[in-house]
Amino acid sequence: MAELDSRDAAASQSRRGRPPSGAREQILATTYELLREKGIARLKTKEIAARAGVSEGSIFYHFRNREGLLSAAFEQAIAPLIALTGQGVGDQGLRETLTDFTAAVEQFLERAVVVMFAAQSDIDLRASLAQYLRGDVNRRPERGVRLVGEYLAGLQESGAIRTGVDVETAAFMLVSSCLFRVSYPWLIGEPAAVPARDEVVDTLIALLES
Amino acid sequence: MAELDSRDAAASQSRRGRPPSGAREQILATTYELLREKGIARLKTKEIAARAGVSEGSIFYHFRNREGLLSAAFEQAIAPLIALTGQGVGDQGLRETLTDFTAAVEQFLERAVVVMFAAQSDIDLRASLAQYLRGDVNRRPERGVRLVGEYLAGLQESGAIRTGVDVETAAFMLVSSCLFRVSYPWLIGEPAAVPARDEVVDTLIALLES
DNA sequence: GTCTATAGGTTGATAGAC
DNA sequence: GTCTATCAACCTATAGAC
Repeated sequence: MAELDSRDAAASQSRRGRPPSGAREQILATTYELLREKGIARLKTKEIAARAGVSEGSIFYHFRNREGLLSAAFEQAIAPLIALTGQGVGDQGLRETLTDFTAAVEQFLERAVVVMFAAQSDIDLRASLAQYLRGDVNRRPERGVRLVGEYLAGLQESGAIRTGVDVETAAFMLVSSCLFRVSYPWLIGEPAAVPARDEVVDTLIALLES
Repeated sequence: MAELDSRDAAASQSRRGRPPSGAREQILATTYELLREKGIARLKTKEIAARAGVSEGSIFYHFRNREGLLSAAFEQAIAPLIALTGQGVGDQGLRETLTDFTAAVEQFLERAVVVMFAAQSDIDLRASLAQYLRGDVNRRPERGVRLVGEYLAGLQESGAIRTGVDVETAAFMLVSSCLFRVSYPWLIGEPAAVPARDEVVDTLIALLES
């Protein structure tokens, strides 16, 4: 499980305010970890506290209640999305650009689907996550699609991609394939038996060029 | 909400065995309904009983426990998948065939994502659903992909589709787009702001023919 | 901020009559 | 098969000391 800790950085950055003891971060990291392992229905504050090495009361001190804890954990897992969509896609040639982008999308989804799925278990969490995602353009799912679509549109203008192809739709299929591939193991409990990233990129390039 | 009831049919088909009173079916239908509305975390046997118009004890008589009830409800929502994959895809011309197929996939997913998501809330339910899906080839997600892939491969052999295109991957992108489109409203709480089915089909055809 | 101890409120599940 | 009544377990959340 990747480390979420920004403790060290935060501690050296600012000397004002309470020095973080790390309990809050530890609780969040453990929450995500257990969420992934057992699912939200088995996520008990008691166990979070035990594994995080804090008291149960500490959880409620930091997050008020269970829902507050979950929302915080959700946000922390979704936040990296901004880094992906905030800046446009680079350009290192069509194939490498698409490959890198899809890899980044999948890396994000690898963490995100855990909370996306978990949020569906409760109408309030569902609404809460939905509102959070709607709140920033860079958090909307279509954002990534548009980014790639615009990149492709640029190539289309410059003649590198043939005209007449709906580049936005092509981008949509690309991102869609990432979601399918990442979701697959959660549903089936086995590695995804679907075409790899490269195959999708290659096939899409065959569509765009040719 | 679509009716799941097969009461009448079952009653007239067989005169042997206990005549179904409909309680079991009613409980299942209500379970799915509440699952969709409020999420699995808010799904209480008490409320199911109330809305289904039966006693709480009746639920445990029919399904042993909560998990049994959920598994049964899951299966009922996933079962229609067989109808989709059991028979191959027809052939009414490329465009119409793909359009019809994607429509059918989405119609299925419209119901299925509810239980697919819900199952992720608990490691046992997750494993249980995964096992169920793995149990029959026609329930595996790659099955639909293969079906379309084979259909396209046939057209490729007959020359209707240009060679050199990875038809399996094309099929994968098609199905992927359905998952994305259907999942979108659950995540964002708004209608999907992504390319429509027809646009995907058209774009894909541009790839395959040309 | 963090801990311990505890209470309050739910909820799944059972027993037994009909 | 269905109901009513009841329970035992569990889990979130709070109070108060340190």
